[in-house]
Amino acid sequence: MSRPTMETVAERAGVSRALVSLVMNNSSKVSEAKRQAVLHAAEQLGYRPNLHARNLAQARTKTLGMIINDIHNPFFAEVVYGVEAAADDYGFDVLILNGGRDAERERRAVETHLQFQVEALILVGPKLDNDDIVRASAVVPTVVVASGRDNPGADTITTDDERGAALAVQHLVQLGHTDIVHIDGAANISSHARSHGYEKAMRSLGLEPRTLRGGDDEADAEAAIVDLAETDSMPTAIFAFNDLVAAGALSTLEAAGLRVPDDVSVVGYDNTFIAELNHMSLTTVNQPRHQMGQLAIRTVLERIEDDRTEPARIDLAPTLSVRRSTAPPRKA
Amino acid sequence: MSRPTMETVAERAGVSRALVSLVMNNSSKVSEAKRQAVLHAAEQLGYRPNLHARNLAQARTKTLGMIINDIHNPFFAEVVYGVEAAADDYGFDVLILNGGRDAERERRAVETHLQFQVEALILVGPKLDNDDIVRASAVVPTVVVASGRDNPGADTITTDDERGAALAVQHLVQLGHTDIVHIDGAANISSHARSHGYEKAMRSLGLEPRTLRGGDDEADAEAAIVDLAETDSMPTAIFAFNDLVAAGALSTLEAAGLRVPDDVSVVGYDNTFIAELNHMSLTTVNQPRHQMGQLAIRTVLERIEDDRTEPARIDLAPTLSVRRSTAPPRKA
DNA sequence: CGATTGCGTTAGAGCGCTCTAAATCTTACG
DNA sequence: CGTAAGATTTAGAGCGCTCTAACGCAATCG
Repeated sequence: MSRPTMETVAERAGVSRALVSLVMNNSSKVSEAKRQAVLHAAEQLGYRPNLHARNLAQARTKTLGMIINDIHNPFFAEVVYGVEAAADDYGFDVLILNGGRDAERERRAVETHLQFQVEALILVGPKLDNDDIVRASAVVPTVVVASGRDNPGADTITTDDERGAALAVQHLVQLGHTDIVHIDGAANISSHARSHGYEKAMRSLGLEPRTLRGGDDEADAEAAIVDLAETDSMPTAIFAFNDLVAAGALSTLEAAGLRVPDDVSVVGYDNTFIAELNHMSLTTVNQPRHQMGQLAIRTVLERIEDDRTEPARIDLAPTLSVRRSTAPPRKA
Repeated sequence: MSRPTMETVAERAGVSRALVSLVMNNSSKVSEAKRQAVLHAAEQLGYRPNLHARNLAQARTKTLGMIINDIHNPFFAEVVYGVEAAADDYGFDVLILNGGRDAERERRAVETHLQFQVEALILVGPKLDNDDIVRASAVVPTVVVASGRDNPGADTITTDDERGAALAVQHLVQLGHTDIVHIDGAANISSHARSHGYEKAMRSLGLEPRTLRGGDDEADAEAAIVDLAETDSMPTAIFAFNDLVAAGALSTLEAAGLRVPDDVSVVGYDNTFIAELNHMSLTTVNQPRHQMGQLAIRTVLERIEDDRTEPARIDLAPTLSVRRSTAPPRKA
């Protein structure tokens, strides 16, 4: 009852195993008659090549291993689509493993991928530390997507967080705001670059930056906003670390009786699907996620095919998606 | 420069290849001395077993193939976590392939998984048609999660959509509503069960159902709401096909100058992450997604280990998550 | 008409691992 | 001290496939 093998098909079609192999890899040097016979036999038997056997026999696997920080997070989904589209073009399969927001799980996922002999590793927003990444990239070409760190050995695809923050500030200033508070991402990986960008942009426009500690989700915004309300130092605009923090700001502001954008403007970051919701309609900084995914594949495959050795760094430009959560400040 | 093999390790440690194999599978009948020698050699060489070779040599792969309808959709993420948790318990690896909302891509994903000799297939909200599923389940044990259809041959894990709709209706009626409109899911797979449940529940409570054509995302709600507003037949409550449609309803209602829940109550379905956002705070029907994922694994592994042959159907009970989008109707 | 060419086909080794059966080494016991 | 029982270790076949080298055969050529 076990699955048919090439041998079975060969017998059935009255040819040799090698010939079946040629047909399966649609080689040009097979007579039409035999090709048909083989295909027919395979069809009848429900034959399906065994990838493990093939991968063992060949040097390569034509398989890429991708690890996603968190499959919950829709931010990464778009990157995945980009990766898949590009991998498809090159004829590679992409195996996805979920990191589950946990460095230890990611480490195991890397191990699994390596045991599967993937030809490259795509780490999307990894939690791994530098050592892990160095170790992985010593074994197989590795590309890190959307993670700001400096990863020696691995290729890196990022967007310029500093620039993104500057875009947000410039937009608000153009609207007429001068009192702009930033709620940061706390220990989050891109937090530093974004708050640095914010502060730099503010200063270069002659404004005084005010950064409050935030975090990476809705609840983290609350304390900051409540603090602003209680100390009677509510600004006219808030630039949040990401869309979730911005969403938290929205609710907390409304709970405090303030209207967005009439009383306070809010800008998010990431342009996730929630920013797009009509009900939220959040002005936010957008990262070209699809393109980042595509570039990740191109970059890493280039390494395989052209065996480049020095790591590539690609830093893309963010853009601003203006929606209804920002408006000129109320005239004082 | 190629990766070390068992042979390399054996030489280095001064033992046979078979002994290395025993150590790698931590067999108990290896002397401590040799075990250490082997582990040490493996460590030094950076040895990593080749899964393809192992899978070929063994009958089994201890690998499961999962295909997700759409990696964008956070609804499925929770199922994935359930699947992974359970698979972990049983010592199986789970390979994820993204269906990308496209039946053809899913079909190719099935093929890839089968070629990888996965021991079971977990289809989460598949777009595949019945024939595809029958064909797959003839080759390998298959379980379908969260898809209402009757899938001969495959195991099925669903929640009772009819019951879920009834929960929504009962909640609204208890609050005092009698004029409740349903915006359905159009051609969507679970649409029928939900609207049927809605209609049945309404009638059994002596109320007249009113179902409007909707769809599966935000934009689809708009036309329906606009229609209600224009014909001056706005109900006091709306039960939407899913959370996204509900979110669309929220925005359109507000745009029309109606307050939620003061003027109109809104109930969604799926309890996705957007329903939870403070700013939305959507009352919604919840499916035990994590549990569904776990059950999927248990069910399908049971089939492998105990070789059950008749397909299993598991239908779980939905629950209601009450938030702030529902309230008693305004006294007329 | 024998030798040459080239196409289509095949035998057989080998990919890295597991597993069975047999070999070897210890230890214990009469 | 010889030997059986146990504990370790190993040789070698085999998993399903690819790939190189060689083979058979018909067409081609001088």
